Amino acid sequence: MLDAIDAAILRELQNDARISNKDLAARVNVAASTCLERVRALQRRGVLAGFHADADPAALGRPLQAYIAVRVRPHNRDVVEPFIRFVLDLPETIALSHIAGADDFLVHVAVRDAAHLQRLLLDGFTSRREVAHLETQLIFSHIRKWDIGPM
Amino acid sequence: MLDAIDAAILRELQNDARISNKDLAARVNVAASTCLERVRALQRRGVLAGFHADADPAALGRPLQAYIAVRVRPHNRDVVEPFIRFVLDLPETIALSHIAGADDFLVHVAVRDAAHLQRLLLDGFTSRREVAHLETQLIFSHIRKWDIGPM
DNA sequence: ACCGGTTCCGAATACTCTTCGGGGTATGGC
DNA sequence: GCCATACCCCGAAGAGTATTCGGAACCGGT
Repeated sequence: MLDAIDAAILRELQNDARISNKDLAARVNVAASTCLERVRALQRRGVLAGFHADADPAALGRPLQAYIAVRVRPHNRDVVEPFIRFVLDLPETIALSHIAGADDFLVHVAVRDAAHLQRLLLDGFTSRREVAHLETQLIFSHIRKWDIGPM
Repeated sequence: MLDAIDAAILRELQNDARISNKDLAARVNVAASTCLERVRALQRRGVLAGFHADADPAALGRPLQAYIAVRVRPHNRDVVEPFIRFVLDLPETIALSHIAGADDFLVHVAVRDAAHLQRLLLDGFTSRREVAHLETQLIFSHIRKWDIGPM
């Protein structure tokens, strides 16, 4: 399903999405035209879902990150879907997970400082009727692995 | 610190890191040469930390994701640093957060299936002496916002 | 108005992307 | 063995893009 060349292409593009096709081809040892077609095939197949610049939240004035675990009651579609939309529309939100367990959602946010986080929690979350419980954990450091490979 | 053009460049590149410089320039209404220089300045300043292809874990045979909350005892440098290296070397790991609270780390993993997750937990984590407590939460869905802006 | 510093632009060259025809190579039928 | 099919790969070349650089425009201070 994914041969050695595809895996190498994936690795290189996860490492640097702006590498030129020519350089990419040289790195994985195929002709540029072949490489281009393989990249497009990976996109068509959905293996390559997109290419994104990685901006540093700290450099954008948001040096503090946190996870907010949220319990939403009642936990049904009519309540959950607007809540998801609300969270994704918050500029503070970086990522949102819908999870199984005591908590229902884990929201990853980046904020200016502790006061900003407090305002977000009080005005943004606890003021909503469906939010039954909140638990916030500060993030000291967050490391994302860019090169995830096939298993 | 970040004018409207920089913000627009950031937005476009977070949306599609492989856009050509010419198209990017057209979108943000500056000359191509200006645009190129601004992108490089953003990289120099560390605002643009990198460009990464986004691979779909499910398409790579890892449709199941989970958070693993870990308590590491004793929580000191000599124990924590090897643990971090261990987690980052796991092919299953997508991201690792060092957090404040009852738990010390939150590990985001993508695995093949429940059996794979179980093996990872038992053989990878609980077999390590410093791992004092584990709590695993399955992820139903994970949405990452690509366009984080300045505040 | 003048200066210094900065930012922006456009033209030109060097380089890259992309298409497409053609040629290998593996597979399976006979 | 021999052919047909399908697949993948390659190189050449025109179209398109990146990058550099000199000069123009702007801005704030005096």
